[in-house]
Amino acid sequence: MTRKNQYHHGDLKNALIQAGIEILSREGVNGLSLRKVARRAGVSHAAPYAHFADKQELVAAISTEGYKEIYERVYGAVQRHQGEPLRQLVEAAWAYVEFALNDPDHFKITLSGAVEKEKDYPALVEITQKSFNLVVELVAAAQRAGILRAGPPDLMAVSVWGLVHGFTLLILEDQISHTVLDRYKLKEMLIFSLDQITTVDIDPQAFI
Amino acid sequence: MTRKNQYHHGDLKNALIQAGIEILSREGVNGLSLRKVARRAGVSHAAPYAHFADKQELVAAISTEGYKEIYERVYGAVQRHQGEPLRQLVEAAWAYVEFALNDPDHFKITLSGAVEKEKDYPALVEITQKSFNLVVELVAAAQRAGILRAGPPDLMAVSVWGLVHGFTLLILEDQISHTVLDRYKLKEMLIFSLDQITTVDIDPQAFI
DNA sequence: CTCAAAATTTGACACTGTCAAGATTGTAGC
DNA sequence: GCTACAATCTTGACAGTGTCAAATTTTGAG
Repeated sequence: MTRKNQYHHGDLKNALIQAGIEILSREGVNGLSLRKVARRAGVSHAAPYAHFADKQELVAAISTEGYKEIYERVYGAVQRHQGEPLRQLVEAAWAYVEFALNDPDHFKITLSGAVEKEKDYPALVEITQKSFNLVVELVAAAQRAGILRAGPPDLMAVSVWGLVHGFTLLILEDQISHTVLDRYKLKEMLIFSLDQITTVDIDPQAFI
Repeated sequence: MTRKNQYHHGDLKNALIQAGIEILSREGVNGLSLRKVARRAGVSHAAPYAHFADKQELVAAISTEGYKEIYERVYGAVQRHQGEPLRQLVEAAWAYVEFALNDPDHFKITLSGAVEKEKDYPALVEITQKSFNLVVELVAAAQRAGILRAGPPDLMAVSVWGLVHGFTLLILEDQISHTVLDRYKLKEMLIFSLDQITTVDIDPQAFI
């Protein structure tokens, strides 16, 4: 049986990642410590060092997991609305925002580059590029449909992703004046933002 | 003489904030510790507690300082191009990006909501709102000039700020594929993004 | 000059990331 | 089966951290 490593714990590496994600959503970024992760996984405080060189590497793994979930959510939205480029754009963006709202600290640690640039974590780099390519495809389809203006799709992808990412962060970090927030629903606001960048007028009612 | 507090150190509170900002740009977010800040200011490890209730409060003060500098840079750009709404928009956005590039970790700690939402820090809240209002004015002026579409200026401000903020973070966090980065200058890319949201076509050459 | 308040130091505590040394376990080769 | 070896995990230690209580020093008001 070529099962996964079944030494003492079974599959400690993933258990640690999972424990980290749980602590993250329960206690926030400041509550995340290697020792607490180990405790929650039921191993001694130095056990993680058999699987991660240091804390950064655990964080990188947690980030990778976060990226994967974002990718799946966004990809799901794209698949669900095949042939409707506008709807694809709106729902993909909304999926992104929804993940951030569901698990703010996991989202933050994933996208806020807590990972040092010096070392590179191959799995993280891979899913990062895969995600960017997804956006590029999404954007290219929208361009073909005349919903976004012409231009280099990768540059356009930066614009669209930037818009959505910035919107998400401003909401998450409570940077938006509450007099604004009280008057609009989040998805309405997101659509309003997307509306600025598209060539067609979006009817918010069609998406809420 | 109603000079500032001239007890032992003189003006320790600001010295600590300054020391924190320096450590931040030298050693990054992970290198920032209360004790190191105290050491750099030449006081004992618990001295900061006379001026800050806890580390969060120091971070909040550093964030406030960061926000002030961003405000001044952006406000300066707005003043420098009075009567040229498009130029105002572009240069204000570029000022934002430039601060982030100059002092990435100060920018991150300022905008990445390291501050807990529970407690509120009045000075931070004030400069946050002041900054948002500046964007609203900037956007309203652009709308009057027909450069941005009509619509609630505060909503439009969220869109514009979101676009610029997202762009900045994606650059900062190295989230943009390098094959894209190599082909374009940053200001070019920023203008391309802004171009998507404006009603008029922007000539990048006019700004570089 | 006195004295209380403000500012700072000293010492302690629990917690953290990390490493070295040892103990335990599974696996491969015989 | 046995033996070696590598992977996995524990134990113990170290310096550094945030925070607090107590003692100390300094300041300015009366």
